[in-house]
Amino acid sequence: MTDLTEVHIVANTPRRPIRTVTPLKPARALTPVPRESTVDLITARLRQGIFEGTLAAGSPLGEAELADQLGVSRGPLREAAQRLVQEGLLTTTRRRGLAVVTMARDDVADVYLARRAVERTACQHLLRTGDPARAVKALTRVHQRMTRASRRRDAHAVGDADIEFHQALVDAAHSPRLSRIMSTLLIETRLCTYSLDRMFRVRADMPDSHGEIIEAVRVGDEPGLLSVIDRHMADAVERLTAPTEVGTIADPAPARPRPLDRLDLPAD
Amino acid sequence: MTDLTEVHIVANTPRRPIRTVTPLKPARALTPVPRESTVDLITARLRQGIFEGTLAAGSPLGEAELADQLGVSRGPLREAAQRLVQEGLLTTTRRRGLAVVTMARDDVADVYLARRAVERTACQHLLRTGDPARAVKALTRVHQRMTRASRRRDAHAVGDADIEFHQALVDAAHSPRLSRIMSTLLIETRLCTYSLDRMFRVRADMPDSHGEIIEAVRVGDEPGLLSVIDRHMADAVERLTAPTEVGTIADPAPARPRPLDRLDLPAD
DNA sequence: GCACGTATGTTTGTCGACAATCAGATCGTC
DNA sequence: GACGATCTGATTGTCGACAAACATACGTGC
Repeated sequence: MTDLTEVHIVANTPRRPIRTVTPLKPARALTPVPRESTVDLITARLRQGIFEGTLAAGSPLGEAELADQLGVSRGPLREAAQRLVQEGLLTTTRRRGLAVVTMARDDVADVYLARRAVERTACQHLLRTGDPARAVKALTRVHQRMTRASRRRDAHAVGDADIEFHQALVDAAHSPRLSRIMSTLLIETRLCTYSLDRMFRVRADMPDSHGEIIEAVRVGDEPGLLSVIDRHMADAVERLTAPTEVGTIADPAPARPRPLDRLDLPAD
Repeated sequence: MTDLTEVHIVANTPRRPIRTVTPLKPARALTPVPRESTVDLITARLRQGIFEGTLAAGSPLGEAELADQLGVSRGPLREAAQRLVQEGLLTTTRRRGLAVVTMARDDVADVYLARRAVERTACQHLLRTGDPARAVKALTRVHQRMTRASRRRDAHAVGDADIEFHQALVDAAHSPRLSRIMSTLLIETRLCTYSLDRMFRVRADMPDSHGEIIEAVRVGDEPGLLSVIDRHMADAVERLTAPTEVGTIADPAPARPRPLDRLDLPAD
């Protein structure tokens, strides 16, 4: 269980209550209670399913079956699906229903092009106006977890930590939009892995690159940081696109059998 | 009528049919027919309403009334609304319904931070791997239209052309993700104008900045292009945030009375 | 006069049902 | 035997309806 979905939910929560009046400025004594809607819950669950591979890349989804598994009606399910369509994780074709997107080679390059845009800007903004020391602390924690997972040869945990690392890097810039865009791009990154790199190879040199990022943030070396980011992205594209044979693009290898959990709705 | 919604629809259309098999490679003899769904149409119409200011920033929306205006039921309308929620243009609060987002000062800075990320990367990618000459042609066309509008003192047309210019700039990079992110950011830019700059000031120096961008693209001057972009963004943030008094943030000034048009649905 | 509790109207959230449409299977014809 | 037409089953798109919850207005007690 990764924390990514948590991040997502936070990012999609309305950023402030519907009235903008700020009546007395009570210095934020109490933060508003979250109160997620059902559509939020369904969306998070579907996103988690795509992220974990339970909903395999390219597989068509039946609305009735999904709604039944989640214990809701088709209405809210369809609304949640539209969110994911907008996010680019699902496609919907008229009279043909929903399907998880499949990533082709062009998409890999495009995802990493967008990630480069977001991560570079986030890093610049972090160094110039943020709190690098705090960021270093958070990043180091994820990095250690990643190193441990790598030592265990736990490919899936390494992948989770990798994604968590980059999300934390962008979150450190405290930009709601960059964070939100990043969370989508990271799920798409995961989809690239599912669609293309069916072996889940653990690269021994991957954690080192992250160490360089942390070090560059610590000393405030902006050019160095940006060039590490660039190299990191280029390496990832190389690794994902180069070794794959042409024919075996959409191999649904990592489909784990575990079904989707039911929603924890208030007892009806 | 701006062409932006057109761009939008294209960006949100599934990028390829649901089957990825490419049976015989017939060299794209026929492009697939668009066939937009009703949800697509409603989404585009709502987006257009937000973009034009018909749906004022911060105003709450009643589902029944909106559905009635558009001539559809509440179901498809709610699905379309969820797309815009995911896009960040609408908010939904439990049991309190939909509302158009309002942009505060922090949001202005954030929108332009994200725009800087996208536009810089798009420009780099255009110069390195794209077709700058073709881009110059398209950009010049929009630029001329903008100059004419500026000479007429037509503030709204200038704003439309401005947004079209930046969308064309990013589209020239041929990155589906950057284009899609950009289209959302541009509507948010428009919302910033509605929320903060109620005077719709036409800046005489704005077209010049665009001329510099075109020139930099033409000669392939990457550092110069990036610095023009940076300056352009910084100027915009300055212009939008500086002259506004603190208290008058959410003034719904530009609400034009024109109601939402009905959808052009096939006769039932 | 102010605060609290109560009642009511409106809106949202959710569900079930129906019709239109498409994919696959079956059958017939050349 | 292969190709085409037809049929059928299943699924999607859309709508209307119902119940729950909130906001507003009203009334009562102190």
